[in-house]
Amino acid sequence: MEEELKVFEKICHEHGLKVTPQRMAIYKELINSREHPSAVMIHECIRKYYPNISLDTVNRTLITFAEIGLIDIIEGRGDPKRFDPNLRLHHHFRCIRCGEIIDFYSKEYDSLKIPEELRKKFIITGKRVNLEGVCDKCRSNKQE
Amino acid sequence: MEEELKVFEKICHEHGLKVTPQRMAIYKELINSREHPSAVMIHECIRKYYPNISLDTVNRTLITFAEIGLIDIIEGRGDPKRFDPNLRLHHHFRCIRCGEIIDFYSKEYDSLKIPEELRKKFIITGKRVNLEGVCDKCRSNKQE
DNA sequence: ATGTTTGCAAATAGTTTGCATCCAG
DNA sequence: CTGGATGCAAACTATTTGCAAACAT
Repeated sequence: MEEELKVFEKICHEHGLKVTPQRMAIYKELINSREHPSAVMIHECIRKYYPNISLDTVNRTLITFAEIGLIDIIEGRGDPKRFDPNLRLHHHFRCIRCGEIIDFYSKEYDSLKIPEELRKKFIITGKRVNLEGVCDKCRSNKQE
Repeated sequence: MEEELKVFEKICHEHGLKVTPQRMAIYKELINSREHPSAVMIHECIRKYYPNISLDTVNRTLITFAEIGLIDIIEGRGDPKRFDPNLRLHHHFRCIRCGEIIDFYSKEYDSLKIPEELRKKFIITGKRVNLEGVCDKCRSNKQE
């Protein structure tokens, strides 16, 4: 924990970010939580001992952390729902620039086994490999 | 296309859903689009030839379709963003009932190769296997 | 000192809900 | 006919933005 906070400060400095109490609190909350919390969840926890912190700050800080690669944004990135009528087992590549989602098929991916510990504990109804990166279009008309 | 619409009508009947022009239009739009559209995108397309259709109907219809398994909801399911401070390569299981996301590790999954066609075309920066289903807690206190 | 960060308030976007009307079966 | 489906309006939730005040460096 002490260790992780040192690393945290170092990374902030490397990116020219000030180490504020709010940022510390948010980062601590994140690494102490096993729940992949949302901004609202984090805000509510921190509020208990730091009643003045605003939700905006939590939101902005999380985005900043994600931009410098300190954390990941996962699952339902706040974007609108998107729908897929293709019920065949398939996989997705998502472009982090333009948001396009491209289907692909792979026998190797399809045949992945569900790990024993999970199969015993959960009912598994879906399986998909998600790749992300930059698509060919965004790669050519790169802005900077 | 004709074929798919027959299947569509059949599935609607099986689930006691009426086959309305709106539902037909929405389903057609979905299967003709390669873009994994959002509700707003679908609404805007249909509007061009069916100006009276409301966005609510599109939203409700898509949810209904997903409930009967006719389509999938993917990527950013409209839920709030969630954050993950764990930067080690790992994978997720997500409970479709309670929304909990559980990390797991798997050497087999980690070592998946990126398919040749994708590697040549895109820059791949992330890879993750997403499983979904029902977690142990939700399995025991099942509501119905 | 000074430029970044914060908190507040207001704006925006996506989604959901209540209700009266409409229409597929 | 009749119950489910639709359209409208309003509510709600998540997120973003502008700006003045506060604070880390």
